[in-house]
Amino acid sequence: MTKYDHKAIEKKWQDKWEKDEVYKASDTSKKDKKYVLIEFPYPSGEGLHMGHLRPYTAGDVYSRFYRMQEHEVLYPIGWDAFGLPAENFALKKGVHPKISTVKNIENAKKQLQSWGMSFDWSREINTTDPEYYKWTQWIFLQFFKAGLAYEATGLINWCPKDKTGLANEEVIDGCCERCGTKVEKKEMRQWYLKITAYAEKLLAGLKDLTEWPEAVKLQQENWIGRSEGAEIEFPIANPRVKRYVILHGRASKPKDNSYPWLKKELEDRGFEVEIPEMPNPGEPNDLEQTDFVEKNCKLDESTVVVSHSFGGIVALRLLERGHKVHGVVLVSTPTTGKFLDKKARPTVSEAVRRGFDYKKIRQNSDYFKILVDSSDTVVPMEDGKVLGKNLDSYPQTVQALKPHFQGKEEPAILETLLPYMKIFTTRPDTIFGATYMVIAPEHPLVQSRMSISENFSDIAKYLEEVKKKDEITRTAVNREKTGVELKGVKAINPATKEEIPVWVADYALMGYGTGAIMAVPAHDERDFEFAKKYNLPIREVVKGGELPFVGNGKLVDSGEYNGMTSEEAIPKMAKEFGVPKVQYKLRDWVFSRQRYWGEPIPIIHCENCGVVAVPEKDLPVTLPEVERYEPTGTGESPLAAIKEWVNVKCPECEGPAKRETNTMPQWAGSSWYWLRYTDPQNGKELASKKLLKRWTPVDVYFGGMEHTTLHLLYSRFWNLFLYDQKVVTAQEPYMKRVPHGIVLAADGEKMSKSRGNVVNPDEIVEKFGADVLRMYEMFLGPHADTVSWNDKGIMGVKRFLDKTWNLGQVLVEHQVEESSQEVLQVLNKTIKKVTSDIENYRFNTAISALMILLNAFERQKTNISKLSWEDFLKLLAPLAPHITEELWHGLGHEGSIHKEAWPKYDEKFAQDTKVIFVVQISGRVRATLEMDAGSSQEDVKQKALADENVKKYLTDKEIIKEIFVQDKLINFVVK
RNA sequence: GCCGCGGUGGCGGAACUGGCAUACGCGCAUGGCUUAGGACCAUGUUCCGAAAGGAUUGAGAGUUCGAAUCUCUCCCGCGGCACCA
Repeated sequence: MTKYDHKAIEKKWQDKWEKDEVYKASDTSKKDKKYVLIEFPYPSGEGLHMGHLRPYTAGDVYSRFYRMQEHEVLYPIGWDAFGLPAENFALKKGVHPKISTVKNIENAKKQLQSWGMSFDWSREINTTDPEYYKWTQWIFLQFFKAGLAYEATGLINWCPKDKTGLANEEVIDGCCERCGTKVEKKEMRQWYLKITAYAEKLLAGLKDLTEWPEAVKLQQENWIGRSEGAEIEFPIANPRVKRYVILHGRASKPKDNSYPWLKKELEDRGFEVEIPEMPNPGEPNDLEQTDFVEKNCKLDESTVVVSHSFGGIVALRLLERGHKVHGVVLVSTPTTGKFLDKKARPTVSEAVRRGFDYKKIRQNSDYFKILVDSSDTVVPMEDGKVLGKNLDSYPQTVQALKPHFQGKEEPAILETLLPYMKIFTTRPDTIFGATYMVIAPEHPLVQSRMSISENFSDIAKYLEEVKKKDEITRTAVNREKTGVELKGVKAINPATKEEIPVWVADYALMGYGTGAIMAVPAHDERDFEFAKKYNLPIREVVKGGELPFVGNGKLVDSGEYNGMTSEEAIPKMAKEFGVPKVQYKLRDWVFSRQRYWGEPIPIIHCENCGVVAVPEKDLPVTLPEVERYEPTGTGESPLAAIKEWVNVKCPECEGPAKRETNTMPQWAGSSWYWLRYTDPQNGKELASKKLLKRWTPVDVYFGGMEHTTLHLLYSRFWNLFLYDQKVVTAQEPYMKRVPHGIVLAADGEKMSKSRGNVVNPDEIVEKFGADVLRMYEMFLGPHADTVSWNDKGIMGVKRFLDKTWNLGQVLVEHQVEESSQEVLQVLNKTIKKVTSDIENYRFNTAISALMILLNAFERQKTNISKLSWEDFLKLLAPLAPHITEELWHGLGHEGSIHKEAWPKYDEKFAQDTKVIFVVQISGRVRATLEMDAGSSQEDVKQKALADENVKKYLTDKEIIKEIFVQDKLINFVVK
């Protein structure tokens, strides 16, 4: 008997399969399609490991099974090859990432083939191929055009080791997801993808994904973090202000623009309002108008002067002349005499030319507020900056409803005049219990209110302290809360009309909601803790339990709402005091990286035109060759150093411009790759509609839990967007998600080089062969469970395949025409079980069923027909493709076993003819009976009562009840 | 703290909608074959007990003729989120 030579046989068939293109997916066949996907690997220098093998084998078994079930199966593979390791390797060894990537891919491909994976290699893709990332960039441009890719400066997560910014999703426990380094906060200009615009769709889509595991859906749901509540404005009181004087601009009158609206809003709140009608508005003279205001208006320390455009010059002149006021609000004030519309306004320019005595002006008002419109068409933003510098104030940039603040209503102005804190709460029913306010240290209001608070230095000190803390210590749960009161600043509770104190405390987070909260210490644990520490009033407004009671109950001390339940009151009070609002925890996706080895972001910055998209015809923007890959660490990508690449002509005005030098994150290429597999060579579109329709959505996606709120969320986002853009045909990308457990080392620890417990799959293949490795990997435990590798355990599978081989040698020669009844019965049951097990990803039990079948075969060696043996080989083929192919050919077949039809079972044999009956007496097993299947209750009862042991237990007892389960059991309940 | 998943022999794990708990495999034991073997074959292997018999699915209660499976309370382990208002 020949021994099974796994090395020679496995190699032989791998070569043959490749040559014959056995696993190529046809775009045109009439069979039902099945798109099976695995997460394509990153080709690292270390090669592929056990973590890859598990899902890939599962996908492979599943694919092979469906090919035999008459499906056209697409099981593709590619390389997610951008990313830091290749770049870090380049840094260390000086090898260009392109070169090391090619080498690593070659090696990984060899590994995959040695594992007998049935991928369709003709569709192999590589995210670093310009023909591929051309489309990654193209998709980015679609986001940009839709306003969903934007640039902003903000505090982002920064990994000091990888020297790059990170997305929220890439920060695990305050550490970098890649390297584990503590993440810092850094203020940077970054590209963002507006994933928050899709929060609702991402959430709603989950409901349709009925074949996704609940755990995966829940995790995404929690990550998106939807909560319903209300946004409520708390006015900030300033008792020193009694009156407003509004100075209109050039070519304007008190009834123009938003003045009437403003006047009414202010008067409604009990303020005195004056809007003098200025002389000669068409050709305004600042000195003449200043004289006019001096004569006609009352200006004192309870007055706030509000000015629009030219009126600002008049306002400044008034202070220059020594008028003391409480505050000055300057809206779109011209200070340079230059205008965006290039029109000449000689009287304005002349007024500006006279200059201002800013020192004097500064002394005559407690504060200056400078409002700048980002969409202004007249006064350049530059003018606001000049003003800010001279008045020691930060210009506040907002977008006016109509350019140059010319709308009939301009809420931004009102907001400046009547500062208020906007808060978000899920419990508007507790508003009567809001006894103080908390704002985050980064809140803009802190900056603007600090100057008028009485304890400026305390606050400044606190802000310094907060700045020093890193994110982890700041958000640690059990940390004692700290804060400082903004003394002299009071908010007004819109429900009770009481003035309540305002605190700056870092338990309010700028990143969520509005960065400010109403604190209800009686009904919020955090507020309770804070109130206790700082002796703030605690007022119970919902009855229900011990304070802080946070649940639902009956309202008390809440005016007309007394007696209502929280549930009833929440929607009503949300509407009365604010507006209902939905909040998400999801943040926009920080999409730029300050590294070399990634897709260049296809954007050009022009001095005149601003941010301009690279025209689609110029794609791809290829990565240039560089000498040095070092990240600069300053927040600039290494690309910035390549002048010839960076400096370009603006595609719009042809003026001098610069390329965006940040690259895309690792997740970009994988956010759409499954689409490309359907049409990998297409040069005109990312994939044709026809082929997308043929193959997508993916039917089954095998992958890890660790990608749930990363790749899986990102790629759903991209797909939903591309669906809205009518680029793809399926709304959701993956119909079914099958997660797998981690493979731990024998010691129950994670496999790692430093622990020295790594099991290298290639060594196992060398020693036992791919079939043994694949089967053992599947046999370790349920596919979704974490399992531990066991060196000894693998021998069980090896013995099974050895026995299969040996029996195969015997069965080539002596066979019977018809298998015995026992063989047929076990075989048919096994077909049934293996079929449903593979359909349901229960590979471990499928294997044990095959073991049982083989054991039966060994007992019945001489009673096995050729057909029965062939059925066994077919059942085993998806799991052990090589040995079964060899045995199949040994039986004289020409074609591949993997193209054979899956065995069908005969229900007649799959069912037992004899069944074992359990005889219970009051629920305890007292005997077992062998009966014909389908025996009647009466027959079973007769036989049971005849049993000696049963008789023994029935003596002196009365049967009061009889329970009969067909083919299973009979139970006598006795007294 | 919140959310989710799980706890079955010495070990990995079976048990479909409540119906013989411990399939299959590892390990172990005994015997055989063998110069030898992480080889092969046979038998046994949840625990207590010589046996009859009894106990047993993290602990405790409940529903039921009958519970690993359903309900409640608690304990332990794993994963996710984490001052999210």
